[in-house]
Amino acid sequence: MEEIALTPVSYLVLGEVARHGSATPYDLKVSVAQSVGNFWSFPHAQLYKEPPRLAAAGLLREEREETGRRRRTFRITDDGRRALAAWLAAGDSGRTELRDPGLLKLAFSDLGQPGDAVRLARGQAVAHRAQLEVYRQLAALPADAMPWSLRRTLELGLGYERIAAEFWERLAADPGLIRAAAPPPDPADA
Amino acid sequence: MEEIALTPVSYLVLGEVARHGSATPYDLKVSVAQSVGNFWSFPHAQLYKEPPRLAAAGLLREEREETGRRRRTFRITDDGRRALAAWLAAGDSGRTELRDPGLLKLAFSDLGQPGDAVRLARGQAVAHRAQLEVYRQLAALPADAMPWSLRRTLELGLGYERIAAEFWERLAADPGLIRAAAPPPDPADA
DNA sequence: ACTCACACCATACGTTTCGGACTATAGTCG
DNA sequence: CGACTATAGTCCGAAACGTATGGTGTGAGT
Repeated sequence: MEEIALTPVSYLVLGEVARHGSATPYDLKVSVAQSVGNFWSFPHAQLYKEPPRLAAAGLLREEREETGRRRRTFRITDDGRRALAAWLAAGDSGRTELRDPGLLKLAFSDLGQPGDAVRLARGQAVAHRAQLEVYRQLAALPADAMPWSLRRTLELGLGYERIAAEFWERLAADPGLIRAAAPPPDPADA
Repeated sequence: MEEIALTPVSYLVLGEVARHGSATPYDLKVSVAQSVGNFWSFPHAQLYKEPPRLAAAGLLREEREETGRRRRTFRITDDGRRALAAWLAAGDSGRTELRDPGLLKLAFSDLGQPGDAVRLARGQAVAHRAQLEVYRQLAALPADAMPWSLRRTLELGLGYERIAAEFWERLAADPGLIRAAAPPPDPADA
């Protein structure tokens, strides 16, 4: 029963296991991909590493098939439930992190050709429309397909994507929003 | 002149140096913190590691003070400008990554006490209002305080924060959006 | 003029994460 | 039955993380 530090992914796993009663890492991978994975990105390999780690700390219980694929199935323990409840009850929540390559590129678009920004905007508009559609499909599912809490997050996701799609479309359509390249205020230089 | 892989942070540094003509890592740290850092998070130590790396690849030129703090000042080279231009011209842009601890917690709120979600929502509302205000201050700066491209990104940031603030406020105010805790193996749901 | 305190600036470093390549097992279809 | 595809799981070197920590300039107070 080791002491371990619990990261957001730890709670994600605890929560997901608690919700489904039991889960294999692959189950997690699949279910996370279209729910909570949309606003907490991380490599799927984590879902194979984290549960055994939580099991070692006594927060999950592990059962392993003795045959074939030797799947590992995890269930939450009372300690795990307590840890999850404590996290949920804590008001804080840490700083949110965003990494949007499109926005990054846009930020420096003044250093490129005017056409660059337009092309970027068109691409981003398509991408965000697509994601918006994904969310729409999920939101169209019957009420009992997901817990209310997950549906709420979906609503914010929908809001984000709608704003983003409109933003990039406006940018792609209105040349006035994109100006000519401005050379850096630097005379002597390589 | 080594071959190196260029990451988003590489372009961020190239762009920032190109824009200002020259910069020390600290200059970058300060200017990034209130501009592009808002949608591309990373630890500031990177800004001390990346420029020398780019210099080794011939994309930046380094000058170091011989005295006192021995500050390193970087300027972009023609190769650097070419690399930056190529990146700006490329339509793609990589997958956007989001890590929002608040949204993560909300997603699992059905496993906690009803009060948890309300408390969370209140905290998030305050945090997003604050960030919204930061953006508003930046947006109120005179037109020549930042390039048009950066202003555009600010507008999307403003949009995101407004949506988020409204979302969390609605959640905090309307108990109907938050239901009682639902035990996992329960098929009946509202 | 001195010095003390604080803000500014810079980097080192142990730990964790990244992310993709790779392997293995199960199911399916001709 | 054999070949192909989808499912499921693992590995590992490279890169990023993020904080602790230690210099350096400056100016306020005496």
